[in-house]
Amino acid sequence: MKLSKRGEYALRSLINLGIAAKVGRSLVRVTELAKAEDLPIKFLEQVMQQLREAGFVESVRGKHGGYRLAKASSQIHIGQIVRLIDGPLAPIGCVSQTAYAPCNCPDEAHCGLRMLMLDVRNAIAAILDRYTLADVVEVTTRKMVTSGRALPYSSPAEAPAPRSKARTRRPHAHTSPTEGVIHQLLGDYAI
Amino acid sequence: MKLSKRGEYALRSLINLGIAAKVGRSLVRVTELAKAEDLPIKFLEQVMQQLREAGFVESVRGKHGGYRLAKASSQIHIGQIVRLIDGPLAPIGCVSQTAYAPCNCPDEAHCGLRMLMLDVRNAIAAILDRYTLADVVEVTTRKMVTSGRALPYSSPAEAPAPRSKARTRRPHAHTSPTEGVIHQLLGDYAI
DNA sequence: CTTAATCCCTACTAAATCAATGTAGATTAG
DNA sequence: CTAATCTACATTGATTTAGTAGGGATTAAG
Repeated sequence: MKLSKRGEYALRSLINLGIAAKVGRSLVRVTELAKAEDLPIKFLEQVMQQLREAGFVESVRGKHGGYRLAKASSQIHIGQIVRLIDGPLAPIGCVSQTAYAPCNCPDEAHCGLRMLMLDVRNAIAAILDRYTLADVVEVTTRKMVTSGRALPYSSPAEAPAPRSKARTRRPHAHTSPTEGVIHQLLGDYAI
Repeated sequence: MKLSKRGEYALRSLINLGIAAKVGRSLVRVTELAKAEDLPIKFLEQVMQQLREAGFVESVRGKHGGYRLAKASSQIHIGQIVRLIDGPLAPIGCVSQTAYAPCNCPDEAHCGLRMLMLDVRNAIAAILDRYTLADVVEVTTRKMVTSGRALPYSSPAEAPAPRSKARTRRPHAHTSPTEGVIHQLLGDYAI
């Protein structure tokens, strides 16, 4: 049930771009993104292209160029990214909602394996399609703040200082069927 | 988040062996298993070897040989099989319970991605480690019975006729955090 | 004892995927 | 003009996947 390196790098970079956006930094270079997570630059360049072509990030070329999110991080669902990079969430094609393919079992209706894998698919999708980049960024930055470390991408020049940002997220109060770590952390208002 | 063909074949074959066991058939040949699901024989032989070496099935050699489950199907958890064939359930190594490997992120404690993937891992494991081969067999055979089709492996010679088998499964009453299709079907007592 | 059916074992391979790397071009700021 | 940056495309090496091939060992039955 692996996430590819490509997918991991994409998500890590998007999280970094999300932090940058939150902190008022308008552009981040690939080299910065690569250094921040220790990723191979040329490989990451490819990944960023893919994210740009899919409309998740936009770029500015030339000197002082870089990447930024193309939409609000709350509009980018993790499932979208994983599907883009790694394909369907479903363990087998015959339970995929976005890329169904019949399996070779004689009769899908009697296939217990299929039903089990449908449950798995739904469990995965329930998480990855529920949470957004904003959620992951929130958890990451909150953790950083509580442990007293400065957020990266504190804009050196052009930033209007991160205004303390009135709560924008829905509260995740009793809204969740899958109550995992992320849910707990987002619910924890005592920063 | 793919399950490999190898893994799929292993599970399909185990389900067939589970049905065979339930129906009183003591041995099933690889060729039968392959034909039942239309799988490549020689490839399936390899898979069966792997299942045997891991102790999930046992074999009888020679003419009239074949395979059977090495333990009760209720003692075989799906997660065990998937881990055996396809490796850890976790999408990334740093959230694996059975094969942890550090990721290259600077600090795991501040890694929102890691927490999200931990939730995914837990969601997958909650299903695959909860349900057993017996559950999947139960769902499969029940579906077959309700739609009036005969169960395969009706033993031609050596079987003592499937006694109607007093309910052996725990009822899955309010025991489940992940209530998916399988849970619903197992809870449905009106066969 | 011979034969046929079966599992057991090892090796091989073709194709796909993964994870990069390399080279050169286009664009922009200064 | 030059340096910094994204863009595009080609190539590569390693690994994994999904098989195929060929025989060897064991057993039942005649």
